[in-house]
Amino acid sequence: MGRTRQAAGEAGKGCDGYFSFFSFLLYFMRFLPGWETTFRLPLGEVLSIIRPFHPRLGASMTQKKLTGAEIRQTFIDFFVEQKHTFVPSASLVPGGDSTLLFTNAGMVQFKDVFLGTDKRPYTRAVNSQKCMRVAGKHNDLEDVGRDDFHHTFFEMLGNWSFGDYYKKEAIAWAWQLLTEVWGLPKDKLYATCFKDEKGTIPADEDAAEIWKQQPGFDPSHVLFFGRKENFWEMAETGPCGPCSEIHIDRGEEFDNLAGKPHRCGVNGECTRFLELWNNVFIQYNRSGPDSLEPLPATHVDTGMGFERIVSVLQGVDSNYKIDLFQGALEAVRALTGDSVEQMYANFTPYRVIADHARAASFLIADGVVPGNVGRNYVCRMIIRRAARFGTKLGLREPFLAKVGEAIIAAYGDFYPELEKNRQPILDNLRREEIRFARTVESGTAFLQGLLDELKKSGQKVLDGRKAFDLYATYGLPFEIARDIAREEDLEVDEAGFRAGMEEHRLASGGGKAMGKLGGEDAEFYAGVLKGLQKAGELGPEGVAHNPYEWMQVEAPLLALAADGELLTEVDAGDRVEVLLPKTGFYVESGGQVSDTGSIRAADGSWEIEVDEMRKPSAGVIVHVGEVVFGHPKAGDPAIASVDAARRHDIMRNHTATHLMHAALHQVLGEHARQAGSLVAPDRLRFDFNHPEAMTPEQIERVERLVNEAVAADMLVMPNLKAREEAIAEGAMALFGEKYGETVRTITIAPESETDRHSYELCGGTHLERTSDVGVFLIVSESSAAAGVRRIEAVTGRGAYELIARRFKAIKQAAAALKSAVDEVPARVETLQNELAAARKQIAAFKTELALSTFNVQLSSVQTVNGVHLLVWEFPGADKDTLGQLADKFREKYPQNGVCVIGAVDGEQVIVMAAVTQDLIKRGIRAGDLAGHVSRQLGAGGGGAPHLAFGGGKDAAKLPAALASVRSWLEGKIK
RNA sequence: GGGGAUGUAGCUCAGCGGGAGAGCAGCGCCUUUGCAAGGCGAAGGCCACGGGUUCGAAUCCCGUCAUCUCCA
Repeated sequence: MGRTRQAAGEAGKGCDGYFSFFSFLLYFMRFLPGWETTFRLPLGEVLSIIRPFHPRLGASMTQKKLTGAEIRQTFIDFFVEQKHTFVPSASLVPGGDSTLLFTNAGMVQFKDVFLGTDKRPYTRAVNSQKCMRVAGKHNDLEDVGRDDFHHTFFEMLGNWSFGDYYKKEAIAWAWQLLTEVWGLPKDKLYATCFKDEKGTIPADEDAAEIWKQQPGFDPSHVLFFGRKENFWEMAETGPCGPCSEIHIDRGEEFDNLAGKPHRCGVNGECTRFLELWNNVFIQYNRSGPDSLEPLPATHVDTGMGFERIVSVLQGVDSNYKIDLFQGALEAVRALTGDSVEQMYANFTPYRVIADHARAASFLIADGVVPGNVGRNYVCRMIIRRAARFGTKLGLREPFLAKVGEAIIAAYGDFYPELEKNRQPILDNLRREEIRFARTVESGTAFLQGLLDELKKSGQKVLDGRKAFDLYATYGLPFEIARDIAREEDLEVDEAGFRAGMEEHRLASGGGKAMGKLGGEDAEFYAGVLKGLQKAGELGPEGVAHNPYEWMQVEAPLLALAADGELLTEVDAGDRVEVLLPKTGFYVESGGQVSDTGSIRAADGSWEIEVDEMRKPSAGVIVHVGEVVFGHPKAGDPAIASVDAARRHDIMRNHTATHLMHAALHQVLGEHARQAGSLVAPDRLRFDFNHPEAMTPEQIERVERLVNEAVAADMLVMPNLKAREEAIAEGAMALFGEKYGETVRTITIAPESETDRHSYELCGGTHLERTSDVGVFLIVSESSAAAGVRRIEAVTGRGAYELIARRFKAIKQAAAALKSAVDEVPARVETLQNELAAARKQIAAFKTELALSTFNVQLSSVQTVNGVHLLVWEFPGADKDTLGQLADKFREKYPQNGVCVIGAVDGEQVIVMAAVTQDLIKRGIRAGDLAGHVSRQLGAGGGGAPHLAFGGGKDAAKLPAALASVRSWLEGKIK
């Protein structure tokens, strides 16, 4: 436990903490006999005693206290000493689990171990897991920061037993760590155990008994609770069991409901009693609502909220007052100029900002950048909410990057991904704040319009639905809308807003984005595997798999199955799942698609075409396909062959993907990390983080760099090594991927591994030399999500096809242009310019011609009751020309003029009517006139009073229609 | 995945069934000038793309794409 007892002389480093050893001492003194009567102080006074020793208030601090980092480390060290393997925190993005938005508990990365579909080289594990809880009944984003205990992001300390130790050890260690290592007072700790209120599941007397045996444990502190508190289930079915929680009584001064009637006790309502640690004992498998079966192997899964235990050990009344948050809070305080007292008096915005800046920093470090879908959207909302609370503190300029710096400083040592991604974190925070400011600005403009209308109508309350529309459409949050309204002495109807939100939620809920859950037949195949292992047909590792070397294997059909049933024989046309003792077929992983191929009888009597590969359970790989001919029977000797040409195309695309990843880093920077990948035979698709569209030059450079790497004929070398080692060497690991302890790395290098061109963790199949890629061509660069760009590219055969097709097109173009291929672009440009000029000229000529003809026509103007009337049919005139003629007419007859011109342009008949301003006042409108004429042509017409158009398809009726203008006018003038 | 909004001159936008506009920037000329500026003029547009409705679509309808935004 050397780390916990740091020498006084080293206290300088400890100064980033908030509370001194003195406060630590004070806290525990409270548990001493007689404390309550002799030295009882409310928290505020305790703080005032402590404050002189606060490092930032100037007092020298020479004494030692336990920092958050040290608490985390003592936990890990303690269990490592008990032969646990330290497993680093998994990414916040759960690998291979589409049902989960974020890793939300320590056991997420071990879920498959409990389910039996994954195996680990260790049976005891300890870690501190990064978790996010942003939605659900326990945590609504809007509530985080309003109290002292909720977080979006938090750490979960945990120790695990996979079929190894059980209750006895787990409880003893928990007790030892809490009381001996961390020194918590034994008489203040309580343990809860399970007792079924329905009486159908046996009570956990074992755990209760073990608790009573712990040294110094008060036997009366064992309490029993029912299913809600003390029975843990992963899902409707699957592993489950009773759990035992450890609670602490912090004393009356932590009772936030003191004086009010409430349930004050373990699992009560106030904050005096806190749950510290949950130990889950997995001993059953639930196969239905009423059926529990004992598991052959029992497991332990524990979880202790890190921030909470730190707050208890540091003796503070808020998770946000632990040392790890102080840097972030200070960063905000430096900007607002608040004193510590002022900050505590208005703590909510500070808490929100500290929490959200931390969550966003960790998210971005794990590749979740602000965006408008899925996880990225959550990241955006968190940043925007922090920014919103910043404005409550008067912070107008982007400020979160400063808080992010503090977070990186506090957590970077234990979570190196923060330090490694410093720049992307700070950039993304800042960029998102700016983006938010922009949407708020435009939303505010719309809101102002609504408020002005409201004031005009003399009302005081803005319709909540309108406010919601503003939110849904322009992203203007309710609170901001309300604040702005209040500045003008107006209100926003909140109930209406909520109603609008609810409607919107229902309207949007229709499209479920749930992937298929999978795992339905996990149990079936686990059973099949066990049977085959028992019969000696499969080894302990299950199906042997080597997609790197075995393009063709000879083996008997171990099992045939369909719809979760074993079959002995199948017929042509049947869809069937085939289990072989070994296979070289690649199973989709890391973006590379599964292999296809065939399984044939050794004697040629039947064949199955394989089009899908599955891994339903640990150690089981099945080929899925259709029987082409014959009657395959279980046990038949067979030959399984991967479609080699297709596989080769895939390998070209996979190696090219690595080369492109490296080229993107070179051209765009380190932030351009993989965010998704598809490696198919005909193309590759690669998503990566990048805030803006690539320029054509950048795309060209990437393409060129990849082709240069291809031409350099570099070696592609796979290697197996320990994950830690590979990562320490700088191998690129991907987020959302699950890696075992031993990983496969792919090095692309000219000669030796020391001069690497590319180095990634990758389980995919690759070429031996880069030159085998052939040609690499980028087909498109587009947006996949905000902040994520997508490149599609082709190689080898696909690239040849593309080149051939493009080349043919350009040759045809060159031939048509009667120019050399290289001169096509220049030639096209010249032609375009010439065409534009010619068009302009033609238009000018047409107008000129029309005007000169029209000039002649102007002499034939009739006079109807003193009004100048020109009715004319002008073949071939278009609309533009007619408009100009109208101008010409009004130039000549600025008053008392009516002009109607009909034109036949192809099949189209156009009628234009123009009237001078003075006649409009007398009720003669061009629109009416155009309508009158057009109706006779079987169509409508209309327009402005001074100029209108109409038309029709029947040219033969035009003369008669035009002739009717005179009488129409006579009727109007009277 | 679903709902809403927006794509018009280099930029910011107006127009929202009848002849494509404004401000700013850029260009030319003029005036003025310590700096700033002012005046005049010309240029600049497949009104995102593809269908449809209509005599007529930037404008209405449908689809596609892109951007913004909300809900999952």
